[in-house]
Amino acid sequence: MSAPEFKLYDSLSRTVKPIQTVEPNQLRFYSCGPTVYSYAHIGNFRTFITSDLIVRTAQSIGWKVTYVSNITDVGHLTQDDVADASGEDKMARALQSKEGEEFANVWDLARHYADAFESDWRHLNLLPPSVRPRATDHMREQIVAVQDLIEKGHAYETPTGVYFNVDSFAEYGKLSGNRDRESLQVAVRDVVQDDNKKSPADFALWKKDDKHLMQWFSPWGWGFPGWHIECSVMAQKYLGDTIDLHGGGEDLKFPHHECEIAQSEAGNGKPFCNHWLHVTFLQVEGEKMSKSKGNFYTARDLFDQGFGPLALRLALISVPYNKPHNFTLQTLRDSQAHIDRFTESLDRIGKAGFTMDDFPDGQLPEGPLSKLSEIYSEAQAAMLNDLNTSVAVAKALEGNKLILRDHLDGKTAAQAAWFLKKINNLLGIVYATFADPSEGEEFEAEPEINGKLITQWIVERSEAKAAKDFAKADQIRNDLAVAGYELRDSIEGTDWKKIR
RNA sequence: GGCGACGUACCCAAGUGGUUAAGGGGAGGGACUGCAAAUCCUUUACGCAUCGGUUCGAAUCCGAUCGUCGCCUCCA
Repeated sequence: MSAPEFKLYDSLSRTVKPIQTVEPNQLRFYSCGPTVYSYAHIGNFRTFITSDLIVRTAQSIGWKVTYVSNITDVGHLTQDDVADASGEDKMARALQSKEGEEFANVWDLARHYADAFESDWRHLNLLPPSVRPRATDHMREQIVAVQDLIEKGHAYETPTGVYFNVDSFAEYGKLSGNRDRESLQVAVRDVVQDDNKKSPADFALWKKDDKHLMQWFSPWGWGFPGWHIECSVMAQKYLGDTIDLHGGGEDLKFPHHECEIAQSEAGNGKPFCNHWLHVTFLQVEGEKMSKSKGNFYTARDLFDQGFGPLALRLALISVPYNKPHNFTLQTLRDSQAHIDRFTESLDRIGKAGFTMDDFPDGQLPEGPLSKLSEIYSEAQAAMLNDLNTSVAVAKALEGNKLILRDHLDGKTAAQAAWFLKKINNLLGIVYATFADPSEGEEFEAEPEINGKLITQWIVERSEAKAAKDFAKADQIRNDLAVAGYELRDSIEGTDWKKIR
């Protein structure tokens, strides 16, 4: 039996091809993280969940994964045509905004949003990265890398900073297709207009600015690093000169990743990365989501509306990462219903007295649930084929349907648990693994409606039913529904559930 | 201007040359229920934007046309 292939679209070669790791069964993966100047929105998480699914899929075929996902906590320019680097940067702007007033300085602001980000990350069942480096913790390495590029003739100093000489790297533009140097000057982020630059397309490696809110001392005086150098440096530090896979949002393809390639390959003469992944931007309710329009949801916005993190996660992966995805609240409601059905299965397994570990991996289910093994394999195969999450999710639901159909006696309950655990390891949509219950979602106290606890109402309704007073029983049920709680009758009694 | 994606049922969506076009939502019918809800069973595309072409055979390949959208600027 040949080793399974993990096929993924590669933005550089523009083909779907198997990931070829430098070391067999060992994936070195760098995924660009957020700049922490605000709460992360659901579009950010489409990208991070995609990275998470890559790690899970690779692990499912036995690969070891070194997964680096950084946090950018240095502000970078918002207006790249500002001649001097004293123009606003993202984090400084955030500090001056209404939300920013509560922070003493940019460092506090960065810490707050980074903590919030990591909390959202756990709630969304995202695997912890092997390393989560921060740009500010790697200032020395960045400065050394810039010096190195100067020594090798790929960078030069001007009165405003240090720039990468694009003409010294013939391959510049190979990822994005932006080969035309002249047209770059109008459309390039992080390009500073400076008459001393050798080419308008040259981008900043270091910006001189002794007024900047975050500044460090360098051989070129006080200032701060260019945006792209941090990723080149941290990728090399934690993953080596040549990495197997590098990913991020589609906006990062150019200039960010293009510049990373130039810096890294010019610096050490080795291929920087063998496989590039870019996640297509999310649409919301049929429209482009953007911060400037203000029509975006943060993850916590939706949690506050009562949607579970797993429902959000499922909604975000219901369409493959490289296809346009119009996120709607309807999709989110559908997803919540699916999650609730997984929860239903877990409850039944629990009631049958089983845990997730009662069926030894390595054995295959038999009897009424014997198809679960095949269904899992199909889900895994879909993921190995360029992360076809639509099919993988369909398989997960198909398996869950079989489970809900079964009476779950001892043997099948254990098999059902096996399937749900395998699916959760692959897709992370069945149950929460990382969220600390004490954090965020507080345990809900039993609700009180019209002065009585809900269980008291349930008892009263049962008594009314026993006395054939159905008008009263229905009245109670209606009142609770208006208050937002749904009743579920079963042989064991009546349960209640919050309506979303 | 450069690069790219998509057009499949009421809605989301799979499908990458070959049996009856996955799956989900919604809607209809049924079981259960005092009636509901939840759950289960069941029905729901003779057709895949349009027009040509290649082929024994195409939603799937090629060409043209129409339409929608994204990135390149803040943003993953």
